[in-house]
Formats: sequence, C-alpha cells, structure tokens
Amino acid sequence: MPNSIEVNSNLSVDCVIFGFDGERLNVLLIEEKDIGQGLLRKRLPGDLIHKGEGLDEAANRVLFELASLKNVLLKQCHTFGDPHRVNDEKDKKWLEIYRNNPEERVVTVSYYALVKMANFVPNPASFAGEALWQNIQDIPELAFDHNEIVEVALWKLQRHFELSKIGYELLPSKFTLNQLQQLHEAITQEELDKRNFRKKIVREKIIEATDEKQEGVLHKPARLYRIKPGQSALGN
Amino acid sequence: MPNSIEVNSNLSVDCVIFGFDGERLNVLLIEEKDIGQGLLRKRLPGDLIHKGEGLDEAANRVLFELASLKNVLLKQCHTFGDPHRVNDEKDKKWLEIYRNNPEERVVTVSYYALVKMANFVPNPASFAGEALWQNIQDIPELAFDHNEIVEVALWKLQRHFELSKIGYELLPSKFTLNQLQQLHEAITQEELDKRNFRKKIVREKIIEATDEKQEGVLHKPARLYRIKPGQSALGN
DNA sequence: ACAAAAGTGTTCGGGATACACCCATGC
DNA sequence: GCATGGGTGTATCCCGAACACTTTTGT
Repeated sequence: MPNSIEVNSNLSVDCVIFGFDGERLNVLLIEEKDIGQGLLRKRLPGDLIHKGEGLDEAANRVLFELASLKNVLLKQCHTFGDPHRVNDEKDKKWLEIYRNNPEERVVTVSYYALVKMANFVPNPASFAGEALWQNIQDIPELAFDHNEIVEVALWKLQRHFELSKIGYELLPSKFTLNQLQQLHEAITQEELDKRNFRKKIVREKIIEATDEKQEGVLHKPARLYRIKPGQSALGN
Repeated sequence: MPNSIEVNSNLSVDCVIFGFDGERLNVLLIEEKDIGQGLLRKRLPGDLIHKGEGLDEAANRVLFELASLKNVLLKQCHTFGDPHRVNDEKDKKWLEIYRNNPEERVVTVSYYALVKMANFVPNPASFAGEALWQNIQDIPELAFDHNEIVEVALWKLQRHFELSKIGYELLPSKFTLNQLQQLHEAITQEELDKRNFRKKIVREKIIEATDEKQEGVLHKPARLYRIKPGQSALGN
C-alpha cells in the first residue's frame, strides 16, 4: 500500500478501544473488505508510526482518524515484538498487500482506550474496512497476535480501574446508581451486590445526589447523581 | 561503533536492574570511561535489539552479558519513543560516537529486574564502562530520558510487589523475619510495624519456620524461616 | 392491582493500625 | 550486667460479604 507519508516501517501502534453501551463492554474491531483472498479475520485498529511522531501521538492519531475522538483516556499497555508474532499464512498475505517490506519484524506498541459507545461515530474512510463493536465475551480469532493484545489490555484496564476511579466519563453527566453499578460490572466482569455497592460508592465521596429523578421510565424513577465538582474524571 | 551483528537500529531495550543488599534498594548504572569529551553522565544498561531477537530475549541478553545472570524476574515496563527523547548535547555526541545513524529516533522498551546484589558479578567486558550500584534515593542526572525510565520502573515494581508476593529470591534460602521486613521496606520505601508485619506474613502462609537459628550475631539469635515447599518464588 | 425497578440495615469475620514490654545472647 | 536486636498480644476501626423486604411509579 503506497503511502506518501514517511513511516517507520517496523514500528506500529495498535489500539484496544473498549466501548461501554450502558450495559456491556465491547471492543472495536476492523473487518477488512474481502478482497477475494479469504483474508477474513478481524483485527484491531492500528497503524505504522510516522517519522517524527511520538508513540502516544500515533495512538491518538489512530483513534482520531477512526472516530474523530480526542481527549479520551488512552494508556500505553504493552509492547509486542516477537519476531515470529506474524506466522499465520493469512497474516503474511495481508502484509504482502499492505506493507512495503512484508518480511520485516514489526514491533507494535499497544494502547487501550475507554469510550462511551454513543459518542463514537466511526469514520468510514479511515480504514480499508468496516469498524464494528464486538462484545468482550465473544471475540473471534483475530489477525496477528491481536487476541493476546486484547487480553493484556483488558487485564491492565481492570487493574487500573480498581486502583484509580476512572470511568465516570462513560456515563451521562447525571446518572443513576444502577448505571454506575453496571459500568463497574461491565469492566470487572463480576456481579455486585446492590446494597454493598451503594455503601461503597457513598464512602468514596466522589459523587453526590442531585434532587432530580429519572423521567419516562415505567417504574419508580431513580434519583440522579453527579460527580462532585472538583473531582477529576480522568484517572492517572 | 561498528558491529558485525545485524541490529534494528531504531529499537533498543534498557534495563532497570534493582538490587537489594539486605538493607536498601539500588539501581545498576553504567558509567562510561571518559573519552575526553566530557560525556560523563551515567546511564542504564541497554542495547539495540538484534535482528530476529524478541524483546524479552534482548533484555535477558543484556542482563546476561552484564552479569551472567539468568532466570531473574524481568518484566517489561514501558516503551519510550518520543522523537525528542534525545535532545541534550551530550547525548547527541554519545550517539555520534556509538551509533551508525545518530539522527534516527530510537524507541526503547524498558524492563526491570530485581536481583540480589551479592549474586551480581558484573562482567567488565560487557560494556564500554563500569557498572556501579546507586542507591535509589540518590540517583544523579542520567543520560537520555533514563531518569524517567527509572521512575516508571520503580513505580511499576512497587505496584507489582504489592499485588503478588515476589522478592523472596532476594533473600538467602533461610532468612529471618527482619530480613524479610527490610526487603519490604526497601521496595515500598515505607516503614512497617514489626508486630503487624509478622502477623501479616504468618497469615499469608507462604513461609514457614525452621528450627534453626542465626549464628554469630552479638544478640539473641533470630529464628530462620524458609519459603514453604511448593510456593513459587517467581511472581507473575 | 400489578409489574418493575428503587431503595434501605444489620450482622459477621478478617485485616489494618496503634502501641510497650520482656527475652536470649555475646561480650 | 549491659547492649543489641528478637519476639510477643490486645483493642479498635473499617471494610467486605451475605442477605430480604418495602416503596414508588406507570400502565
């Protein structure tokens, strides 16, 4: 694939973009258009790093090109550089089509991001393929070593989440405690007790009740909460 | 510096080797011989990655060449690839001397290791300079972005240490509870209460008492403990 | 009145923390 | 006998886990 921008042909970034829909956690995958060679496996969005471009910068660029998103939590995760990380025949064919020197070992730096799916509007022109959300429970065999990259990213996201209270940016600005609980359950992949969860959240003093309530629901409306002023929504 | 081995000229590893001497935590630094150009800053041991060599493999090679050490905890830490990570004049001069294309941006994958200083016998031939231990409290200004690499490595080591009980390999095979406490204090950089520490350790059931005691000390000899058979000394 | 989700308290066990004195040994 | 580190117990607080019923609203 000819490219007029100068790139580092052996350095790439891959982004594991976790999306929350209010209920479950999903990962953004790219599905190539079938170009008649049976190269059907899905993969993570990623790109070679441009000359003069930083790693974080490249990851942010991929995310921006893909969905015009800026300022989301985007953390470096792990770097994969096994010289044999590409050993499947389908992957090799793909490289022959899209890369200038398909034999070269490519080191990829993986990043993960956490976004609200409703905000995420994929830009169809950004990849030679289609973007789709895949439930975290149900990820198929991916190209290259991308299954491993997703696993590591999920693990790190979970560790990060349990240490520093990130994730509020995935909720509306006023939200119910149940929505918050669903977010926690989606990320940790565990069920939580409603009462214990609420006690814990109250203890943390990060959110506060408003005097508004849900509207338009067919049951008792829940009280809405918001992040307390002065609490940064972005973790470290 | 001509090199007959084929290398990836834009990929390196740097190793943050933490050493424990029974009392404090240190970092291994390389001090170049002064070649009359005032290139006096210390740096981390590291090297370009060879063609066909994996990242972990390269880090292990550096550690092995430096001290003939194998099978130590060596974990990938973070990847640094800012195109301007080399902007000091001294660093640029150093690159002109030691690298074929000193202008190229080099991405470095950092690793950290945790070793017992007594086991560590530096191999003088392995670097064009001298290896020295520097107390973690007292690290000077280093070359390139190596101060930042050390900081990140220490932070990750501490997080790793508090989650999964690593570090027993830094003690003799039979050790006193005080030695173990000093290890914890050196890594976490915090003081601990003796009684509470002992209760906690007992609860974890990773070590057990032997019926041996210290010898040759000028006070009441302490009981010696060992890791219970079947407990892996290596963390994950 | 019924369906659906909201909201609420108590008990138990275990771990974290704070704190001070006697003990065994070598010299 | 004295200096040096070794070794021990108790009380408090907070947190995590387990667990079931009443309330409010829309239809």
